[in-house]
Amino acid sequence: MSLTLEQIAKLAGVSRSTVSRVINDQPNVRQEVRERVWRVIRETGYQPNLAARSLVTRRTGVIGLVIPRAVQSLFADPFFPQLIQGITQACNTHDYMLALFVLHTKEEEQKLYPRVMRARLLDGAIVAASEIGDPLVRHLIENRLPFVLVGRPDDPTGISFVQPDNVIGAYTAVSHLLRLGYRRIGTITGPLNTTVGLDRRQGYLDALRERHGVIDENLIVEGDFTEAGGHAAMLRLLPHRPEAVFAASDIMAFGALRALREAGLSVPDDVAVVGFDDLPAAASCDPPLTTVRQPIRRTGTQAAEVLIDILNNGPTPPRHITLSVELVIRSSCGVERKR
Amino acid sequence: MSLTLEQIAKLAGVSRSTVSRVINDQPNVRQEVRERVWRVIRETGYQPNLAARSLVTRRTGVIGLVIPRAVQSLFADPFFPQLIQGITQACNTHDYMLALFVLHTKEEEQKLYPRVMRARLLDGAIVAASEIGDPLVRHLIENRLPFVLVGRPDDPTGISFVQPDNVIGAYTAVSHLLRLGYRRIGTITGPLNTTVGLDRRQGYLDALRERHGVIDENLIVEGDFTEAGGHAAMLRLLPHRPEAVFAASDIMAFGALRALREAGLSVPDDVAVVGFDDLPAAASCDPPLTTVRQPIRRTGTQAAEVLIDILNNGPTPPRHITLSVELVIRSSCGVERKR
DNA sequence: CCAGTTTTTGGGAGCGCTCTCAAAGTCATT
DNA sequence: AATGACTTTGAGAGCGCTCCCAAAAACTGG
Repeated sequence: MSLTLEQIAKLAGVSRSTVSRVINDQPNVRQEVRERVWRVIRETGYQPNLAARSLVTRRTGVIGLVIPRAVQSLFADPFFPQLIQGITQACNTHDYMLALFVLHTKEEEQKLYPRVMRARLLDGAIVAASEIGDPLVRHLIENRLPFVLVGRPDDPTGISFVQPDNVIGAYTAVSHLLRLGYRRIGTITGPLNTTVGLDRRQGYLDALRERHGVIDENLIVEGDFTEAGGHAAMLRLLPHRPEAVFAASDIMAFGALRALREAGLSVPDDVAVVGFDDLPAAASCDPPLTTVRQPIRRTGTQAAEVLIDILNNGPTPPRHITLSVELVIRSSCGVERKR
Repeated sequence: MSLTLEQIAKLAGVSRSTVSRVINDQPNVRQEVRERVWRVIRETGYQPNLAARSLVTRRTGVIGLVIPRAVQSLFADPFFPQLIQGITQACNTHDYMLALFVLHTKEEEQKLYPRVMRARLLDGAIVAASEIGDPLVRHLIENRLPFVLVGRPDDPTGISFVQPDNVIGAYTAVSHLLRLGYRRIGTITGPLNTTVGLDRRQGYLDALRERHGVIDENLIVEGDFTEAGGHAAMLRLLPHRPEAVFAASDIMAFGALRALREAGLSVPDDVAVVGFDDLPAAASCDPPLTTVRQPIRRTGTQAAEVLIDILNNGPTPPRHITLSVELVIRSSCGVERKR
């Protein structure tokens, strides 16, 4: 059915070994022979059998993207698609395949971990959105599977990761609000069992401490990175009369906008809103959302490239990459009015 | 480093063959032996090497999800995440792995096709959102790779696919508008080089012909399933004074809503809007969008299950599955006002 | 033109598994 | 106790590739 090395060898009038050398671009093959072999390969459409190859090389050319269960909701916003785009881009460039593991339940998690890690069919993994204390990272280390995290882990010792600059991003957003004259600034945080949630809250606190000095605990409400969560959080914030709100994600900002609209309040006249992510929808919502742009696709590409580099060139000192972010000023922060 | 069958055999005091039989749940092993072997496997955490296995079985346990390049934009809306969720769910249940192929450029397409199909590392494929005349389907057939399409192909002969009922969905949406008394009903279609785009337009035409009889070509504008495309299409529609608009996707409906808002028109008072998909955001936009709900996750699950069934039980007559859709009435169609 | 050196080539082993087939073991029946 | 039928077990081959090593071929310089 499918061609083998041996058959190509026969067709080209050389040995199996020579064909193998040609395919793997190894030296010590006469130019003329090399060309002849390539011609046969091209004409027959031969592709080496990857199972056979990886049986001997102990490498599969497959990397996994693992998305633990807790983030079902996250998966409903365009963050993951963009991340995946970035990752697949890098995979395509470097001839790796991407396997996707979306874990819906705890049982699946239990079942998948051993299978994936010990069956040796992944060369490495990218882990997105794990929570603090997630045992996944420990398992990966125990099984010696190279991996890169998207998002800072709780304890980064010996671990490579790629993340946006969450602290600075939040700091910039809140500083902007302070500069516009708002004082009672609330925040809808991300889940505080994630480092993203923690870091963006930290940026909020930093800005407030530095430029204003007063923290009102009533103005800090925990959200969950969903639209409904943002909506609920805004409702809890409203009684405390915030002049402005920093939402730790655009999706939550959309929920907040809806809550404000339903309460008959105008944005930014009654309450200013700033988000984080700069999703495509941020530009087209009403009013257009001022937000912190993070390079999601590039995060994915970088994570994949760090991993692939480790796979191709052996272990390196762990790399901690923080990508810079940028405040995109639209109208939801009330920039026109206040200036 | 990693354990092999032979080592497990030695530990359990049996032969390689017996361990293999136990692992693959084959008959003709004494109960007592079977248990002893399982205990050793559990204690050692042994997992069979998949490369070695698939070298002899000619199966990898991997299915691919292929997303051709044209749909970059689509990937920015939650359709694909939901589809992927459905697919991974089925994969997890049936012990298959999912490999993701997102093709960004034509070159990647050229490069990937042979590699993926001939290297035999996919048992089968799910193809999403291919255009009419896409050579991918032809390649799949030529390479005898079992596959299932998400969305009806142009010529369904011999091809299995899963799709929502696009024609009926559009028909229902437009009939609803007609029943509410609107007469000048426009539509923003999907790309007309896709069957989805064609079918939803067909439903629009069917409803109009049946209940109204008059088709105004000026009220039919082609969109591209993006927010910006919906916005642009609405701008082209406005001069022809539609009373209502059926957008072939929610994302385009959002663009249309924005165009109307910017034009100072009220929805639904000046123009009613109906979408298609029922994305999460449809419930929370302003005004909440009346739309056709399609079971995206279930589409993914079904597609994966049809494929896996073919892989596990051999070829079957091609299956054509059309999932029913449901009109979700919110306020953007002006239901309260007209009743 | 030959010994010595370097480049090119081919054959064999083996990666870890499944599968076939024959040998060994078990059981019932005469 | 011996025969036949069936169940259980193990040894061997082979899947298609890479890698090692030895053989062959092609170059050197004297």
